[in-house]
Amino acid sequence: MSTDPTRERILDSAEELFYARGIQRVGMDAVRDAAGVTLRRLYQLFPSKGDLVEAYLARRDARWLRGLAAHVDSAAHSPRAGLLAVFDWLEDWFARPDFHGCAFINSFGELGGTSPQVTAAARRHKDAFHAYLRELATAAGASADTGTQIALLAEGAMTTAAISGTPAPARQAKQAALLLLTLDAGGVAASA
Amino acid sequence: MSTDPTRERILDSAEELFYARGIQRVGMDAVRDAAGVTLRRLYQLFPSKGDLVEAYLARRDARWLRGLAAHVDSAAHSPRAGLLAVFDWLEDWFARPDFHGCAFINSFGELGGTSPQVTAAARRHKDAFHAYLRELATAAGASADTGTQIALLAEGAMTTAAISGTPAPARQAKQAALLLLTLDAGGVAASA
DNA sequence: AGACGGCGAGAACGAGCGTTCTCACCCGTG
DNA sequence: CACGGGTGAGAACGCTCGTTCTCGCCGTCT
Repeated sequence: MSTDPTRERILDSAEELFYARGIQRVGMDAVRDAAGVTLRRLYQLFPSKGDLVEAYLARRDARWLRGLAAHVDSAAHSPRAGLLAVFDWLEDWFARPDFHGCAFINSFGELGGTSPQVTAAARRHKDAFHAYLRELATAAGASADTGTQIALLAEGAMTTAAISGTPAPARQAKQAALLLLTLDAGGVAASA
Repeated sequence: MSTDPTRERILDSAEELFYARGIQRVGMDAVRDAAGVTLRRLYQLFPSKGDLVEAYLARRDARWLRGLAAHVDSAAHSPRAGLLAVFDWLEDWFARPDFHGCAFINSFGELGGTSPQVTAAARRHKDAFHAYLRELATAAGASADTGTQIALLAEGAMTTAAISGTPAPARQAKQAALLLLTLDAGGVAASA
């Protein structure tokens, strides 16, 4: 039921198009063509473009955070290493040829002024991301404030990487995060 | 000639509308109404909407950086204090009722995927901002890398303040910048 | 005075797009 | 076999919007 293949195919196409071109520059016709589905079926599953956008953002939110957490879990022997691994994951993302910035920052920039739904979706996504980094920070023996500051570095790296077109900001942000973490949580020692 | 009052009035209206609602959701008719000018005159001064958008971004870039530098110059007895004053200026900006994020990040999110002109304008603006922070950092006795990292904090604060709707990220970023600066440029020694 | 060039106001045009409708067709059921 | 409901393909509708055109008016130069 939650895995209706047609629905997923539509969302795959919508995600690719919305993310690459922006939401407003992608018509329902383009989604229909890309998904190889009829317009009637598209509107049966998503009664309006707003619904499709909401579903796109909801799925991307879940997928993005799941991917990040999976990388952190697999690459990290400690919360401290996990927090730093966030930036390696970001760097991989930034270096992908289809990388075009954070979909939520982009959507907010595009529709934040006129769509409360998009604003709310962006806020939820960023809240969850920042809360996750605060958790990692406190688990690593640092304060929640340090987690917030590291989140700001991650956000800045996303926008800077997108606009400049290089993945380098990930390493700069990681370096700064390492310093902040070391300053707050002490050396590599887990002794607190 | 660079201060044609009609041209300035049009740009004032365009800036207010583009910034508040997004570029694509503002028609030339809305600009005409807000500027109290005829459509013919509008097209005489800006032959296409793309030209108007470019002029909007160019003027905002200059004004924003000039405002920042003026605040830094007036509030700072030292380069170190100037670098930190950047975040006070950001906080004032974030707290303004019409604050809606960085116009360049928003424009990039809206049109970065389809408009090379907008992408280039955003890149120029961010390059200039980051270069300015690197200058301040090196003048304060820190490395250019520290300036870059502080720029990432500033960028992250902008997007987070915009999406969350609070000016608090400015203070968090300032706190982190202070730590990075102190770590790199030594203690309060420089600020005699 | 009379022709003329530029101007204001707004209509008009053409394209894009969100959404709905038409119509021919195929299906399982009585 | 007749039939009603759902489907695919695409046209159609109504709106927005970038851009241009029309028309009536006014100041100017000769």
